[in-house]
Amino acid sequence: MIAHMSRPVVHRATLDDVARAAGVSRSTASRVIAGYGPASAATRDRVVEAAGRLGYAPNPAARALVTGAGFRLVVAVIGATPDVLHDPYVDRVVSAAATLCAPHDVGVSLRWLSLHAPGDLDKMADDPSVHSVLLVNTTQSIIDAVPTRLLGRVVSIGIGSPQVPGFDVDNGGAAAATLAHLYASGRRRIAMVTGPQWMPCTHRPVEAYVAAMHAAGLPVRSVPGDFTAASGRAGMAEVLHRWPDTDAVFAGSDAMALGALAVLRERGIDVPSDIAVAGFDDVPFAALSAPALTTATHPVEEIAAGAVTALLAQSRVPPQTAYASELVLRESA
Amino acid sequence: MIAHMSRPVVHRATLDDVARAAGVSRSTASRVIAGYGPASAATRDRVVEAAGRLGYAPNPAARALVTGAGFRLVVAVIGATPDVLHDPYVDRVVSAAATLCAPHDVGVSLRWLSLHAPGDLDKMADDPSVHSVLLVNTTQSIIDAVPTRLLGRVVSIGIGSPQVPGFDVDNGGAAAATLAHLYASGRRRIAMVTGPQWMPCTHRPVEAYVAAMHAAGLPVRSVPGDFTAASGRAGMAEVLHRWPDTDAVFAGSDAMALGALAVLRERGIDVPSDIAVAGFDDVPFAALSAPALTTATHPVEEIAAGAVTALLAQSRVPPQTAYASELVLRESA
DNA sequence: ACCACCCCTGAAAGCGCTCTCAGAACAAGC
DNA sequence: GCTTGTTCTGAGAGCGCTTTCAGGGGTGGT
Repeated sequence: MIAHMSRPVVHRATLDDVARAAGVSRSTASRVIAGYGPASAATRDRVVEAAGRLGYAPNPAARALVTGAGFRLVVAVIGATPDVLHDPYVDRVVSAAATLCAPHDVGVSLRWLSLHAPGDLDKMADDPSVHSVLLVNTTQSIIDAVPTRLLGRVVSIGIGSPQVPGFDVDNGGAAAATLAHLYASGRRRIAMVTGPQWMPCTHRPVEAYVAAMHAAGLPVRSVPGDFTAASGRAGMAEVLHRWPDTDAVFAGSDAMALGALAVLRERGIDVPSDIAVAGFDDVPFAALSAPALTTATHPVEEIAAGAVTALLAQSRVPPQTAYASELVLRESA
Repeated sequence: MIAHMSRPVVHRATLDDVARAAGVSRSTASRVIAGYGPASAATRDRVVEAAGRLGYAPNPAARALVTGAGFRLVVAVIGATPDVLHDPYVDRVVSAAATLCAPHDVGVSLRWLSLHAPGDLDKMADDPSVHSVLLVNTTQSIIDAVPTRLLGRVVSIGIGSPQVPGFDVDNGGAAAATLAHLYASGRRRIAMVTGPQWMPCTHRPVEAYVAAMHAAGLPVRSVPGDFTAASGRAGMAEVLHRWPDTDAVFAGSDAMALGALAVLRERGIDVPSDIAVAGFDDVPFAALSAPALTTATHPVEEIAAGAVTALLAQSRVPPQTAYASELVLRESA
């Protein structure tokens, strides 16, 4: 409960104080501070000077009340269960958003959005405290169900649409580069442990993989995972079982790659001489595994910054922005 | 800029609507909704019913404006440089806070607090948009410099004080348990790679280490680190150089332990037969390293939940709350 | 000198809510 | 019946800001 919170009274300069100090009316002061209507240069200067001298800062609550604008950016993470909120990837997005929003007096909220509850988006759209919404891991059907009154203040980290701009790493390019490296280093029986089907970010890498295999006349050996280390273990085991002669594995995430590495280690299969392993994300620990993981970077903070900036500025941006990924060559491939 | 944001007009039930529907005055409606003054049972029921029927929810901006309460919880991370904000640990705290605050219409902001700029705390104290402050990694001098008008709405993750409640993992206990395990498994030349001196959370584990060594009549072999993997590598190298006969290393963080593991691997020193390694935090990848890391858990989300709950409820809590850590035995020790 | 016109400015009306204060309604006591 | 006391309720005054609207004071044209 926010209300009934005692707070010591420190007199904070109000717009009236500024107006009085500058010898103008409140309306005029407001006009120059918020910068909309006309004002003569002299008046403007006087007001700005007075505001500076008094250390004036607008009261966000009052402003929000009258403009009807909100003061919270909600990060809505789509997933099957609320567990998605514990993902380190989500943590990074939230932290980046919270850092960028702070100077604007905008706070960040984190919410889980069920795949089957698009009504939650309506609630957010109607909530006067919500400034804008940042969709994470959204699907096509959810993006299509975004209420009209939310358009213009919602973006997506992942896929986008003409209405809802998307910001994402160049998934396809990263996968292609990784695969090219694997091929160039002589691998010819390359398997892939993919992300979950329902996640759109899984599609591009898989397409890139299939395309690369077809182009080189190699067989497709694909096994589904869910980005977790456990699924990486399971995926690796399945690959080994179905195609024992595999000589390289491309995992859709570093966590899965690390899980694969563990299985390989347990079975005494040498990496990279027997099987090469490549991941995706370049998490901090990728450099510390044994052997150190070859992987493509995922500039999460940059992507989040792009998305948040678009939201804060309410600027028009292209339907999809791709951020370059860089292949980091280490020992595993 | 929050202002000037066009927003489609959807009529949202206001307190006046509820009052009218219930056939009472706005004051009465407010009284029962916010739950302060007296009200007859019948009136109360009518208002509650009307509010429910109309789907009424108070406008946080209006409420904040009149009560003077803020709607942002700011997570202030203390550190030498703004880089501390990129720490995965901080990410987890922020995410947990953002999740817990969301239902209360409170947003989270993340800010860096320089060790030498206590004035920033004054700014927060005077900012009408800040509801409360969550200090992370704070030092004694900063905690002592917290402005009086902020007391009651500031807590710390880490050390606390009678005025500023602290929430932290039982650092000392975790260290003692780890050391006891090392000793019980026959290790007698145990070194420690500590956290940075200026961070209070470094003290307890070091004290526990020194105490354990003294109690067992063993020599103290301590080397400073800064919680990063790089410092773990450097620390391990130094330990090996100064005390070649070391048979166990206790690192103040998993990242450092993983760095140590890498050095040991490079030098062909077997873990755990030659040297045992134990970490602290139980990060996700601790289970995936080779060998899998023995480490003590650090319930960050729980701790953050305790701190945020105290802040949101404005409740009186003990000066210091310790959260139990559990030793997870894996292969490295 | 007069009018039209434009640029600036200030008065005032709220935004939705909380909370004080005075009055209404009723019960009890004499 | 009248006073005293006790609940409960409603009128109203803002919180600090934006924004409409009407008017004031110049300038230029005739």
